[in-house]
Amino acid sequence: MPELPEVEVVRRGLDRWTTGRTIASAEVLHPRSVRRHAPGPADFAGRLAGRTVLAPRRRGKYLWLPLTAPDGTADEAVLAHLGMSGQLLVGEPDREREKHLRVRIAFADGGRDLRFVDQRTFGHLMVTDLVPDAVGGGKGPGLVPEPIVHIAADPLEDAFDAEAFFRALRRRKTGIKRALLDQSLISGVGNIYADEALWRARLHWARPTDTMTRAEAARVLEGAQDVMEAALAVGGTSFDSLYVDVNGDSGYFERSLDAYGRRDQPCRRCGTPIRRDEFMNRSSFSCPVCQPRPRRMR
DNA sequence: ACCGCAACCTGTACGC
DNA sequence: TGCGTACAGGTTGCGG
Repeated sequence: MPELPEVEVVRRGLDRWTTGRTIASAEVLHPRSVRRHAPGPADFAGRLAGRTVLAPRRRGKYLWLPLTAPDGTADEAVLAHLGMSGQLLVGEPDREREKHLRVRIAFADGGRDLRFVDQRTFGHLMVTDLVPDAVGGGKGPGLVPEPIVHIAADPLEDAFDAEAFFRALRRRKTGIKRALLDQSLISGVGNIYADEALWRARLHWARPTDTMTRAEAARVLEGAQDVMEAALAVGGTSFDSLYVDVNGDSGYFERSLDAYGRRDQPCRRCGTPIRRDEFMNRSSFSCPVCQPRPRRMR
C-alpha cells in the first residue's frame, strides 16, 4: 500500500496494536524480504528478540518501529517499506498463515502477532541504527533510520520546506511528475497522488520544472497536501484486497479520485475525457483541457 | 552530478 | 479452457 496516506493508515494501526510490547521472536520465511538487512535473516531475527517496540514513525512511504536500548531510549529501529504489495497485519497468533507471509513477529505477552505479507516482494524490513535527522532544522522526528537520511521530508510534515522544494525544482532539468516521484525532493508521493496533485494544480506531467513559477509550485504542493489528507481521512486508496490496513480493511478513496485510473471518463471540472499517457513504463492520467501539454516536454 | 530507464517479483484481467 | 500479453500504487543501480 504504497503511498503516504496508505502507509500512514498502517502506522496508526501499529501505534494502537504494537506500541510498548516486547518482542519474543521473529521468524523470516523469505530471505528476500530482509535482503537489505546486510548481516542476514538470522541476525535480523536475533536483533529483535527481547526488544521493546516504541511508537511507530513515518517519513514519506517509510515506516519504522523504534526499539528500546537497555537504558530505555531508542538507538535502533525496524525499518519497513511496503513496496508495491507489502502489508503489515496484526491478528490472533493462531490464525491461518497467509500465502505470502514473509516475516512473522511474535510478542512476549502471547497476544496478537505482527506479520509482513508481501506478494511481489518489492517491500522489505531491516533493523538499522537511528541517526540525527538531516532535514527541517530540528523540526523533524529528531532521529531517523540511517538508510533514509537522504529522503526528503514529506509534505504533511512540519519540517517540509516549501521554499527549498521550489528552489530544487528550478535547479532540475526534468518534468514535474518525475520530480514529484523523486523521493529525495519530496517524499511520500507516488503515481496515484502525483496524478491527483497535478490535476488539482492544472499542470501537465511533462511541465519542465526549471521554468516553474512559485505560484505553480505552490499549487502542486497544495494539491498534494489536500489530496493526501483527504485520502487519509477515509482510510487511503485501495483498488483490491492488496492494499489494506493492519486489520485487513480497505480504504475508500478510490471513488474520490479525479484523474488516476479514469481514462476516457469525463473530467470532473470540464467534462473532457481523461487521457492516459505512457510515462516511465507506467501510466499518467490527465485532462487534455485543464492540463494542456507544454510546448517543451520533459 | 544528473537524468532516465531496466530490472527486480507475482498475480490478475483480458483478448483470441 | 488455455495461452499470450499487458498491466499493477516502488526503489535501486547502472549506463549515458
